Amino acid sequence: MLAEIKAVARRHLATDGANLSLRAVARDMGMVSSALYRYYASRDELLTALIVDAYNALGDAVEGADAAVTDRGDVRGRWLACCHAVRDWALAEPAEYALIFGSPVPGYAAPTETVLAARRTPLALIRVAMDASAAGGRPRIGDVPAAVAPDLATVRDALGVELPDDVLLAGSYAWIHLFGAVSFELFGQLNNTITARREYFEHQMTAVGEQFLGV
Amino acid sequence: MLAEIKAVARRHLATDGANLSLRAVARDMGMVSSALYRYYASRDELLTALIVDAYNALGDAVEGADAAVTDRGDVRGRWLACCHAVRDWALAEPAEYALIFGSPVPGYAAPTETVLAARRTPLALIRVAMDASAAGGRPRIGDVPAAVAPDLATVRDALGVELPDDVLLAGSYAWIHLFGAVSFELFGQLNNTITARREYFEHQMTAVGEQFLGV
DNA sequence: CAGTCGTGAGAGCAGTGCTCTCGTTCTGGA
DNA sequence: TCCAGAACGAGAGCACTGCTCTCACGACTG
Repeated sequence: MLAEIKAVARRHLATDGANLSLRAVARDMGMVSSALYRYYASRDELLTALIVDAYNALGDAVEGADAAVTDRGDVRGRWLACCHAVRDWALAEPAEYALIFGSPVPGYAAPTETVLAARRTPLALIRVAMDASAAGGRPRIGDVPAAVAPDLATVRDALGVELPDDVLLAGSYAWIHLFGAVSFELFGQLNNTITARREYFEHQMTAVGEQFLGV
Repeated sequence: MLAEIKAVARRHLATDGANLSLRAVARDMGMVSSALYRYYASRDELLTALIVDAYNALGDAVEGADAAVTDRGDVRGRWLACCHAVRDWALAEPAEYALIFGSPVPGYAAPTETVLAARRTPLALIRVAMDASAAGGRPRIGDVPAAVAPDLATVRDALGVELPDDVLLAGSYAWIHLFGAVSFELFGQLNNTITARREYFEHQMTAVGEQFLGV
């Protein structure tokens, strides 16, 4: 039942965007809106469930794309595969992408249950960065600022990974650029300018991989 | 009158986020909601006015920050000044930033009147990239993909600037990374990880400037 | 057979964007 | 000075929203 509600809600999300209407979902299920409150205490709770699902779907896509690269030593290929996985998923499910990476809904605070799912994608990228580093690739960033070093230690602990400061820092930069590139395209900032979007994206992420991952 | 409505709307935007209520704005002005329709035909029209203002405010901030650098040959300093101008403005007016760079409102198509104002900030950055290129800085990106070259020609014509393909392309990458970094921070993706945000941002944009602008 | 529990329907509240009508007020020209 | 027309704001109303509350129905259990 929970799954059916989510499925219908996802369909509405895809067509109507972020302003999801509980009543419309209920109508589609041949029910009355109040009946939905048996299953989700509020609209926010439904949105949270959709957000967790979205994070996991993206995580699945990225992890799967990375794992599908048979030559594990081809770090550049793995990085690009992850990038395309993010972009392809975002293009396929733009509303769900906007839900997790778009402007936050005012008054909505992400519950802690989302953070675990949210970490999967950056974690997958960090693993690629680690392998790149282990293979001798060095990120081309300057010295790690002293003020940032403690933050990096916190992140390293939270992620439970073991890697140098500069690799971690540069990996976060790569993740940010990837997120920026996909958002830029998806949110319409590329309209009327770039048409060869896949080539544009791939070339861009290649350059990013070279600098921030050293691949 | 139009200005007063916008001012009140901006105040509401800052507190309540993107879901701007015409009725609340009217209430604040001691009027009834229908009276607002004398001045703006719809909520979307008001939002469009706010969006244009936001683009121009950001453009003012960035152009001003660039112009404030007295040593015009200090291209790296100008680049960082522009970056900080974008971030500072975004942190000061998060709702307006989200309005123009966040997930697009479903069913809202940006009118053509917005594109002119929207171009000011990337144009200011491109000017910095041009000066960097003229001073001998070369972006570290690979060969420009053939499929993207025609798009770059279009952009060059639209912007009315004269600069090599790789400089223009790398400049767009720098702009995207800047947008991504600011959005990432503003949309809460940095929460519970990075606390030294200004240092993190400056180091990051320094690395981006080195690679994509050659400064 | 009685009682409990899950389920859905319905009414209702406060809020939204938007349209329409109606009375008032201000202003420009004869 | 007068008056038509424009500008303006109020109010009612429509269809919609999230959410709460009460009530009735059916199934399962002791």
